[in-house]
Amino acid sequence: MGRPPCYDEMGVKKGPWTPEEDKKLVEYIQRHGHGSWRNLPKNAGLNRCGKSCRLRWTNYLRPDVKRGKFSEDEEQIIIHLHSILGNKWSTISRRLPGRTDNEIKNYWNTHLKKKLLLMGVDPVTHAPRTDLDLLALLPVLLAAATGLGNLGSSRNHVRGLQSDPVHLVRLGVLQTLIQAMTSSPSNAAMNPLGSASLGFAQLNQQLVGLAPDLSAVAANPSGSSFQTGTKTESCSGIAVPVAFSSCAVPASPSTHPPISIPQESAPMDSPASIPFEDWHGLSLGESNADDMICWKDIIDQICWTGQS
DNA sequence: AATGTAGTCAACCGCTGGCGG
DNA sequence: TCCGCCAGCGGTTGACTACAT
Repeated sequence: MGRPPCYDEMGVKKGPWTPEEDKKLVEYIQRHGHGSWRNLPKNAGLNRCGKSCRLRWTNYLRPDVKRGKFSEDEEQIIIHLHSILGNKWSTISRRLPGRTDNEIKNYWNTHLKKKLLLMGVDPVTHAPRTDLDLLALLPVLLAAATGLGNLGSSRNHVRGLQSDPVHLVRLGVLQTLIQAMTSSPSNAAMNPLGSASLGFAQLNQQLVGLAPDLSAVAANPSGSSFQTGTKTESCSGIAVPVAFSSCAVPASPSTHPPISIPQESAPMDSPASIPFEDWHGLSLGESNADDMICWKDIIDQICWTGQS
């Protein structure tokens, strides 16, 4: 079964663990504790290096390791903590009992990263994406919206969206994107839409009309009313996910705010924490029909009013 | 049914920082 | 202060699996 065991130059076994090896390791640790990992393999009769034993125990054999799918709550905690801590997987894992740093790291790389990308959030900076990847996402969004056919948009419906924080945030993202496309010379140069950016400038104007609160932010990205570093933003009294409210100036990967790590002891509902219920509604990838209708309505509305 | 491709995740590798001599 | 040892951490790899063609 499976691949054959491989050995390093010292004759120490590498690769997947067998049930026999697992049994030896578990029995030894239950009886003696792990003590020095370096000496453990010899004492336990394992032909492995101590590092490998430690990894196997902490990531797989430890009795308190919780296995199986991550819950919504866990996802939200991971996203939130990652927005504060960056790739400090072990620190994040301490806030999630039963989850290992390795498991969280894998889950982030395989699931959550993509999820955030689809939400228009840079998974590194947790800021709205204004790069070309996001530009590539726009046609997907538009296509998804148009794919639903004519659903009879109404101005009232669109106006109603203005009172919905989730949609306001979405408008903000779209607006930020469009501003990036129309205002930045470098982006304009790279803009695959070419002269269409003129039309996007108009689109932006329409968005300003649809989401006046956000337009104020967009006009002042460095944001006196939006404290970009402190994550205590609100949008007309509405709690806004920090990634969006920090508007338009994504930090570089190395610019995660320096964390004084007693953050660990910071309560989850501290000012830095985000009401993550709001995030669910932001996912473009999992949008339900209603979401699509709203977006189509918005886009229809923009197109119609833009033409008139 | 066979093959190709993408996704998942256990395990490894190399680096870093803490600690003791 | 320097040096070596060690545990822990984060990035990466690659075997395995599921799904698509």
